Amino acid sequence: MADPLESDDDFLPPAPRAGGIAARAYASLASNQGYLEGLNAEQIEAVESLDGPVLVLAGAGTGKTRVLTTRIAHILATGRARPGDILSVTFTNKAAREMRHRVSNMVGEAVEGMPWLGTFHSIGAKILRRHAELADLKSDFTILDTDDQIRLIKQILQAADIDEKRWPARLFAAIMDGWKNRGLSPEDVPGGDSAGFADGKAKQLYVAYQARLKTLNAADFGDLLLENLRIFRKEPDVLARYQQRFRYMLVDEYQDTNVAQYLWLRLLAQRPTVSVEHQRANICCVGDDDQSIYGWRGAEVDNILRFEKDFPGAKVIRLERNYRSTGHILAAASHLIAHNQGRLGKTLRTEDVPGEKVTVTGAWDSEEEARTIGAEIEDWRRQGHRLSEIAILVRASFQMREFEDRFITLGLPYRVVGGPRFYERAEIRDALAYFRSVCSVTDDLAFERIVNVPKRGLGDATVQLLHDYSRAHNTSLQESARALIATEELKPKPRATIRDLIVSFDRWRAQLDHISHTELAEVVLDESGYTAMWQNERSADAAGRLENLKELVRSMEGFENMRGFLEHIALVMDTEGANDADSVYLMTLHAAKGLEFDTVYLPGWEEGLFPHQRALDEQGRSGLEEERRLAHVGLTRARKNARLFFAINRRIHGMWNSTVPSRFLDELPEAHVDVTEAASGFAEPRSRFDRAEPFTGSRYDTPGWQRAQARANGSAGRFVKTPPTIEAVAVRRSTSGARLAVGERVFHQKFGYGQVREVDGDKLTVSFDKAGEKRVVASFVDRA
DNA sequence: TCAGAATGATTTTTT
DNA sequence: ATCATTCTGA
Repeated sequence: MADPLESDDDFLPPAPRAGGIAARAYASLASNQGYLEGLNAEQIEAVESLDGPVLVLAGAGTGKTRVLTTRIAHILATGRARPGDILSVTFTNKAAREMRHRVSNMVGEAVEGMPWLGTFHSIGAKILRRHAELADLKSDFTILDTDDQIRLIKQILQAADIDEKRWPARLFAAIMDGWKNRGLSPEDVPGGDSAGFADGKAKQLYVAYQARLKTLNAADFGDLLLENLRIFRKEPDVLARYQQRFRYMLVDEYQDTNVAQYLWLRLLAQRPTVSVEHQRANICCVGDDDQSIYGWRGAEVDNILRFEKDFPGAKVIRLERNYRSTGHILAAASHLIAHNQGRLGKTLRTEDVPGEKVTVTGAWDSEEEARTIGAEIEDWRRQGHRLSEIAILVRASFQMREFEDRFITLGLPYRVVGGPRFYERAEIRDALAYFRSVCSVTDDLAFERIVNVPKRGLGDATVQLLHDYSRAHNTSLQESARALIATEELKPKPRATIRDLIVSFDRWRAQLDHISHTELAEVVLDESGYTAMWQNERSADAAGRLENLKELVRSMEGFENMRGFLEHIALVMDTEGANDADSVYLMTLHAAKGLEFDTVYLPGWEEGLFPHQRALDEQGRSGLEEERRLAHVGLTRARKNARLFFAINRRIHGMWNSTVPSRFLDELPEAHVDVTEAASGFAEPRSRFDRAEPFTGSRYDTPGWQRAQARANGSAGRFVKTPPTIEAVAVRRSTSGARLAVGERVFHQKFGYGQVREVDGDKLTVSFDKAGEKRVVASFVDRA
């Protein structure tokens, strides 16, 4: 077999060719002179510092993407490298797409030839496919997504006779993910790390899982990088080729890299050559330590903090000029983030007008919060503002619900960003499983998924039989099925059903090369009865699911054939659905990174929710700092208006709890913040929590901060049971500790009058005259 | 084998 | 409260 490196077009010798891509790019740029125009001095420096390692610390809104794309254009324009010599990695497909788009705008068609611009995973997959045999895989290995992974783990756990109740597959998936994120192959896992799961069996389970992946000819997301690392270490020749190939490396969002990604980059950036000019890699990492918000999934802020040590002689360039937000917003964000220790330190500044102050508004409860924000947005709309310039950024997705409810009643169009991904939906995954089963007889996970979808009467017993046969004969499930229908092993009914199914698959497979893949997709979905299954389902979302299936088939059009479609789908299948309608954005703070809006609403700034209790409990100070960075990200999304909210009462898991305003509110600079009232005149006397609003600047002696401290030091209980606070005392009025008894008449601020039905510690079940039966906290009702 | 009942968990999310 | 998953009985 030919050496995959040599046999590939991307690895042509790097000699410049007249009329080649680089030359064309250069010509296009020369005529389109001045791609540096409009950049400030630091940005230009970042673009032009091509030799040796460079770290660009790019604060929010400082033109980070612009620098990256211009830098690529500059490398091409100066003829330093051809598009195929540049490695350019991002985290998300969206970012990669954006970058590709912007570079091609700058350079013309030339970037069509940038084969190494992509996500860590897509590039890892590309490299792994070239050297699959070095990882005991075939080059057409399947990429398992989380869903497949979990199902596979369940099988492994079952085989190892491990109680899934006590040791959930999800937990093991997370543990293994953690290892892979840290670049640990089974043999590297420290013994101690194994202890936390299934009585120390974790490590051997990891071994079993990896072995199973190999037999399935599959890799999970973590493997895409981990196997790269193994190959690079095992085969210095292979590594050396890539090191030579990637003359220039660019990394986006460097603060989000995990250990595996870091090691991957470091290996590729190593320059073992003796020649001085080649000793330092031309690697340019762009990031912002203040926007590192993915520590919980393995990102190592340390990577960026350590950059200068890792790459001696690295040039560090700070982009501090913010082009997005007005003065007050920027000041508030900067002041807030300054409370973090362990940062590289940047001072964002703007030449923009001061603009509107950041506002903080207290609401009685989360419903009032939603009502107020809804009303305000209606105002914006009435004033002629576009809804798509408004975003609501929440800490946790459960907060979205109330906003959705409110928007539906108001008739305000909104769109949720993030949420369940298109390809994660059951109907899409089912359809894909069908396609995978057609294309690959050996894709057991796919076959198993749809063998009884729609219901065919093939239950666990039958599937188990197939599995047993597969194990005994070392065959795939489909092959086993084929063998078993020739025997008497199966009862007549399932036997006939399986035979029909196998016949169908044979028929579809025969059509693979004869009809278009989109046609085949429709045929498969129809003849399998899958479409009919949803048509017969009367539930509300059935129509939407059918619509999704159509969308899926439509999205296949852009691919050569079914296999080509499937190969890409695991890595790059996100829907940027055409959303033309002018609508309010609703998303989590995490999903908002990298976006910007004129007006940003930030509800739920309460202790326990934001900062989230769990981040505090599990990560301590670093957890708090990450939450603060999240707050910083939220604020810096806003161009003109940032509106913060907190609610005194919030329902958590169906129960009303009192809350304490977030310590982050106390950390805002008073001079840049206005405290306002909830605008949705729900007649609650405002005085009650006026006093609860201690905006005395960013000192650490404010009541709110002390409360927060007291809480942090005290009980580990989450949300509930705050020590008596000023506003809570004010709110409680007359109950003053007296225990309520069943049958008493009570009054609740929110639900009105009612009768106590049950007492359970500090929780009451009250039958309210108007609102019906509710569980409430005792301190929130008064004796009527 | 399947539907309905009980059980349990519930931050953030990409690939 | 709500949702998803697992269990149990027909």
